[in-house]
Amino acid sequence: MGENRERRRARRQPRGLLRKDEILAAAGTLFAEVGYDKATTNLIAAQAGVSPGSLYQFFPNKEAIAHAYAAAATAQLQRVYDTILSPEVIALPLPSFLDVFIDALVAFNRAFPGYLALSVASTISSPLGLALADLRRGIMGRLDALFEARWPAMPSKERRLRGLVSYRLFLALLPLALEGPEDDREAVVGEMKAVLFRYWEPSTGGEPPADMPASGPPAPSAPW
Amino acid sequence: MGENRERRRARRQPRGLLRKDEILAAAGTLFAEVGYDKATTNLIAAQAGVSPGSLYQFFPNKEAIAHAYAAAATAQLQRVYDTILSPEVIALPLPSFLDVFIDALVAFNRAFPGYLALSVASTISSPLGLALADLRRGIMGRLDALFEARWPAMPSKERRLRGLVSYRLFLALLPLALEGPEDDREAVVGEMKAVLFRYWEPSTGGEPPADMPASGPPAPSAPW
Amino acid sequence: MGENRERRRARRQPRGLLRKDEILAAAGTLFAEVGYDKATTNLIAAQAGVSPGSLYQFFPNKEAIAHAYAAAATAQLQRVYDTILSPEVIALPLPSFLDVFIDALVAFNRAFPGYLALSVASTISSPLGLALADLRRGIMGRLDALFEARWPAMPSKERRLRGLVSYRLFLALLPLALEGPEDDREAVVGEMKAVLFRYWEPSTGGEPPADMPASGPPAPSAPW
Amino acid sequence: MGENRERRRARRQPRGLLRKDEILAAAGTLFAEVGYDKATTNLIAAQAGVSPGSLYQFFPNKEAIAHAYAAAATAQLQRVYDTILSPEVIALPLPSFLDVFIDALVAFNRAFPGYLALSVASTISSPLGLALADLRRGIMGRLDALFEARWPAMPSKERRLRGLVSYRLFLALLPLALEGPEDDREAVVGEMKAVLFRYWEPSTGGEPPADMPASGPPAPSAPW
DNA sequence: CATGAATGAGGGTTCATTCAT
DNA sequence: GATGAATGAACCCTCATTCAT
Repeated sequence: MGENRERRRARRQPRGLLRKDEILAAAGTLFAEVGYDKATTNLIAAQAGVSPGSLYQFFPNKEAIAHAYAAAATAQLQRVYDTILSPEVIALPLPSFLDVFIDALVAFNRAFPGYLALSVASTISSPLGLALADLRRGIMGRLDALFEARWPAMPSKERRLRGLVSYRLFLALLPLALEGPEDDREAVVGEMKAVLFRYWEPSTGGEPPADMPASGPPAPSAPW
Repeated sequence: MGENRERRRARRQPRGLLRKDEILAAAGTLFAEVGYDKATTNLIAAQAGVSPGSLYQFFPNKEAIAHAYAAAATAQLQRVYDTILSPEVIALPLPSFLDVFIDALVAFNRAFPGYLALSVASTISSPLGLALADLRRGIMGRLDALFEARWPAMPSKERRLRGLVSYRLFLALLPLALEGPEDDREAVVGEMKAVLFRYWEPSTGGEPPADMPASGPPAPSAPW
Repeated sequence: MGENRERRRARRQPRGLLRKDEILAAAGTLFAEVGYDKATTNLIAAQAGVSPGSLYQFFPNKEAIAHAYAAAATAQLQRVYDTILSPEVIALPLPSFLDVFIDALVAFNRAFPGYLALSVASTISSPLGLALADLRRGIMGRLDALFEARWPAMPSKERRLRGLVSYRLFLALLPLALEGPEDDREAVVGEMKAVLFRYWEPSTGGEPPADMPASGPPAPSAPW
Repeated sequence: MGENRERRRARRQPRGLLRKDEILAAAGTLFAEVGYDKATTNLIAAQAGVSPGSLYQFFPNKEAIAHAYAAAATAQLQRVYDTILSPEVIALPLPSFLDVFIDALVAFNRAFPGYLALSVASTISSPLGLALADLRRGIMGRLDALFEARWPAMPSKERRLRGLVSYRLFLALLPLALEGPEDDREAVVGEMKAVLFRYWEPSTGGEPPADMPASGPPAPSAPW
């Protein structure tokens, strides 16, 4: 029987995802399109091409779907971070680092479209209970580690605040970076990098990331 | 008798308006705490200390409550902008301007805690949805005018992008500035100012707003 | 106090009806216009120019209003019957009798517009409980007496059936006789008389009531 | 497996349709018993032996239930008319024709007990309301055609009036023909035929329909 | 395991009725 | 008595969840 399952998995993998993953993919798409609350279980089941009842063979309830989706996203994010936060990347100049960092995160969010919806849902209220708190905690920890690696002298309290703020800033611009015409999306990604670069490195007037738009106007003649 | 009725009405009218305001306040609190959708009319009524049916003596339906709340908020916001965007304030150095600007907007959002939730709520049906879109457009227009006054040389397209991005950044940090311990909230307000200051004036190393925390760590020895 | 009430009644009567009667009149109008169910107590109160609470000073509940209205109508109907069913009228030839009878009943229904609505409401279901059964019973008794006077040889069972059927026929055409252009209404009243005349006097080919239209076409050449 | 699904669907489809019919039957019964407005969805569901939510698997809302019921009734009525109004039946002597006509319509209304309630219901909102108006118009058209076939010399205006009046008369007696002890119902059906026969053929003293009771009393000695 | 009809608690809303003023 | 804001049960409908097949 175990062998049977193995074989089935082996056969299924090529022509698609496993049932569970199909459901999660459907859920992610719907979370992104209509939000967590409006993504009814029937809608998710239909999108996944299964019956409503089948959902509950894999997940005990709707929140568990979100939880599993968040977990899958977190796992993937883990892999992204493993790449991004390698010593070599961390050692890059900040503009280059941001290029890599932001591009990777935007790409990740394109692959997990529901991640943003869940994050924002939990921003407003707490429909998913602790599931998303976990998710956020994981991300915050990563950012914290990143900051520690980059700015070892920074006090931990401040580091945490900056991490939280940075996370929010990123989320704030992410929707603009995922929808709309390609040109606009690229411009927004540039602004994301600019915002974070300037937020992280306030005292330098140095080069922004390569594809960062020259967003600063000539400084007005403010005397300060 | 006519006089009697007059007096009674005089005493009643305020009571009716008071109730209306109580309901709106309750709604605002709940919008902020659980979001528009989860703020059930029964919940709002309970929070306002009235029965479910009483709501409908003042508002024809749930959406109308949100609408009235948004309208009251918008009216107040208008007044805030009238103060903030006076020629004298606009002429202030950017740090001082941001002090006034952000403090006023944060205070406004503290007074109208549900305003943010409504601004973000995507699941509101068309009539109110459109009203909120208008409202957003109004804010964007204000920001655009502000930028134009401050940086007349900036191309309008860029100005609009920056306005949109700034609006999003502000919204993203706002929840952090409204909840949690007082110390943390203040710290976040400082970060808000820092983020916008640096985003708006990237090429100056000048003084950040007065109460802005020294959020920049000593620049790491990045060569750029 | 009793004297006081007397005086008030005396003073009020000239410029309108008593409060109770005003409410009943309002109820009757609304019963006719929107039906018993849709005539909300608030609507009745508003139409009567009193507050919702005042209604309940005169009537214990909505059904009691209908009951009282029906009672008032019945009392008036009683008076109508007292006139109609006088020996002289009963002795009239049937066409003349029907002229008097139908015209009086149509006039009565014009004065008590809600009577029909209540009668029909109770035709469909029994929202008013026994109130309207009483009303119907009273009418049926009258019709029965009428038939007995006119056709003393008719068995009582048949008499009752004919009374019931006649009552229904009358009600069926009444709405048409009360609304629409004057010409149409008159035509309908004519048809009412024709229907009843022919139903009551099947074996005579004699004169229909004076204003009865010549509704019968030349008999087709049916051989029977 | 495909075969399996085929078979299962084959078994299921009827079940779904069965449920739909059960719900419609329950609705029809309740429409007849308490009227459209008082026939709550919970009541209909209970009568059909299902849960409130189940109704909505088959019908989008309460009005749709009435609509479907009316549609089913109309379809059946159409078939009834196709039979009744065949040239052979129309050519029958009036008493025989009325036998067929009334018996068929009464049988139809026994099979669709809610049809009458819907026809009379004035409180139904527009979409269904209009559908029912159409339906009434259809019936009136049928009656008009019937009269034209039978009495070609009759002016069209009078024909329409007689159609309308006849329709009302029929509806007025129908409840009596559907409820109560069997004997009474039969007697009422007899009266229906008598009423219409005499209304339609006033100048003939010929035979009434076969089972028509000898409802006319010996003519009183009225000289006209 | 899959199915999808069935469930029923809960949401927004109405309205007959009550009660503090 | 009069007022009208307040009440809350009940309506129509949705949707997360269950279960017979």
